[in-house]
Amino acid sequence: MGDNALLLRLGLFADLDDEDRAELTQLCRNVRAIPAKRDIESDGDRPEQVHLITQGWAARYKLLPDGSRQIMAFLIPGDFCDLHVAVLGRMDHGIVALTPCNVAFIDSAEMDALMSKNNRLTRAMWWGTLVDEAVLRQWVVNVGRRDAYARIAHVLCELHARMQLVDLVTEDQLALPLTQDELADATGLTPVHVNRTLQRLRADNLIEIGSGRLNVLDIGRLKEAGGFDASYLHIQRRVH
Amino acid sequence: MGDNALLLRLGLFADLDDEDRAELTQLCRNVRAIPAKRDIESDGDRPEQVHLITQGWAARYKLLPDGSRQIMAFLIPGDFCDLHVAVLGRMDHGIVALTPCNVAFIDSAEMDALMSKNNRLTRAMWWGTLVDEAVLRQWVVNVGRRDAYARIAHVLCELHARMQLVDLVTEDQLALPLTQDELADATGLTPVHVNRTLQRLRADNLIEIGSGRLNVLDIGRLKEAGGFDASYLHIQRRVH
DNA sequence: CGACGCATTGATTGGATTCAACTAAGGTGG
DNA sequence: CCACCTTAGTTGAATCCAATCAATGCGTCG
Repeated sequence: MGDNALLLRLGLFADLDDEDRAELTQLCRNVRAIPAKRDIESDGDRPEQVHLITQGWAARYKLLPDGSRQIMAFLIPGDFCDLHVAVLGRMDHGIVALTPCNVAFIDSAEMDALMSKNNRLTRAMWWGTLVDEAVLRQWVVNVGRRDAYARIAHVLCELHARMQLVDLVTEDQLALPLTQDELADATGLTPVHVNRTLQRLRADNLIEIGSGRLNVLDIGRLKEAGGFDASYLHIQRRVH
Repeated sequence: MGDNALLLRLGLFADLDDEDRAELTQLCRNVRAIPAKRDIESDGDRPEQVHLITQGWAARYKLLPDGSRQIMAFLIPGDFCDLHVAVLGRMDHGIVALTPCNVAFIDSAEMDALMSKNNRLTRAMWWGTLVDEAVLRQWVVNVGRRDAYARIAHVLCELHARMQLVDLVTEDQLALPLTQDELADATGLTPVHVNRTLQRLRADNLIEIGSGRLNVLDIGRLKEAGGFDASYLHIQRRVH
C-alpha cells in the first residue's frame, strides 16, 4: 500500500507518467508513524513541513470554548493535511490521528520546488484541495439542512465513495474505524442520537456497522436517504 | 469604488506594486451589471470565464430535493465566485446575486496567463481562496455546534470583519442587505427563529439591525456571544 | 388601492439533547 | 486466569430548543 493512495488519487485527475510517479514517491520517502489520538498538527501551529496521510484515519477538528468539538473533515490515505499552510502560515484548526497513522513529512522547500517545475502535478494537487473544499461545502449543507438520519447516511456515502477512489472498498465493505462519538462530532449530533439513528439505518437494512467495519447493504437506498450525489467529488479525469 | 475592493483585499496579503495594481485593474475591465435574485452561475455550469464581485452581495448556495436551500458563503466586493472552476471544470453549486451586483468577467485564458507570469499575484489569489476555505470550516462549526444565538452572532461578526477589510464599515456600521430568510438559509435555521433571535440580540443591546443596515453596538460582546476569533481570516501580511 | 415581500407574533409540535444507568468487549496486572 | 478497569455502545425518561403552522402588521411599488 504505502503511498499508493496518493498516486491513485491524483491519478483520477491527471494522467501521470512514470516520472510524475517517481517524483511523488520520492516526495513521500520520509514517513513517520503517529499513534492514535495524537495530534498530527495543533491549532495555531506554524508547520515547516507538509503532511500527507499514507495509512490510517485522521480528522480536522476545532474545539469550542465549552469543550465541545466539531470535526470538519475525515482524512484518509492520499489526503494532504496542510497543503495550504505554506500560503496561510498558521493552522487555524487541529488535525488528530483517529487510528495509528503513517504520515509522510515533506519539506516545504521541496514541495515548492516540485510545484514550480511540474505543472501537471501542481494542478493535480490543487485539484485535491479544491475537492476538499467542495466536500466542506457539502458538510455545511449536511449539518445545516438535513436531519440526523439523512446526515449520517450522507457522511457514510461520502466515506464509501472516497475510500473507493483509493481502492479501499471491497464489495461495498470497508474499514470504518470511527467511534459513535466521532461520528457525532462530525455530524453535529450527540453520541446518543447517533446511536439511535444508526440503529434505524440498520433496521432499514441499509447498512451493517460495527467493530470497525461498514458494510453497505444497499448503496442506492443509502444515497437516496442521504440525498447524496457524488458529482461534487469531481472525479472525471480532466488533464492529459 | 469599482474594483478597489480586490486591490484592498489582496493588498492585505501581499505588498502590491504599481504594476500589480495595473494588471488587476486591467483584468477587471469587463464589468457587467447583474440584477438581484439572478443567478451569476448555476449548479452544473461550465463557465468559460472567472467572475469577481466588484459591487453588491451574492451567495453560494445549494438547493435540496425538498426545496430547502443552504447558503454556504456570502460574497462581497473583492470576492471571486469561481477561481477554482478552471481546475474543477463544473460548478457544484449556484451563485445568486442577493442585491444588484457589478461582476467582472475575466477570460480564463487571461487569468492563466497572469498566473503563470506573476507569482506574487498568483499567491495572493490562492491566499484568497484558502481563506474562503477557512471561512467555510468555521461555518461547519457554526451550524454544527453553536445554538441559534451564537450562530447568528458569529455570522454577523464575520461579515463585520470581512466588510472592514474592504473598507465598507464606518464606526461599526455597515450595509447589510440580507433578508431574514437569507440569514436563515445561511445559519440552518427557520426565518421565524432568526427573527426571534435577532430580537434577543437587539434586546441585549448588541446590535441594531434593519432596513438593510447593521449597527454593531458592542463588538466585544458580540464576538463573545458568537465565540468569534478573527484569526481564521489570516489577515496578517505575509508576502513582501 | 390592492398586491406583494418582509417582518413579527402566538400556539403547538417534534426532533434532538440531557441525564443517568447499564451492558459488552478488551486490555492489564496481581 | 480471573479481578479490575477502561472504552464503546445501548437503553430509557424527561426536558428543551427550534420547527411548524398560522395569522397579522407594515411598508412599498405598480
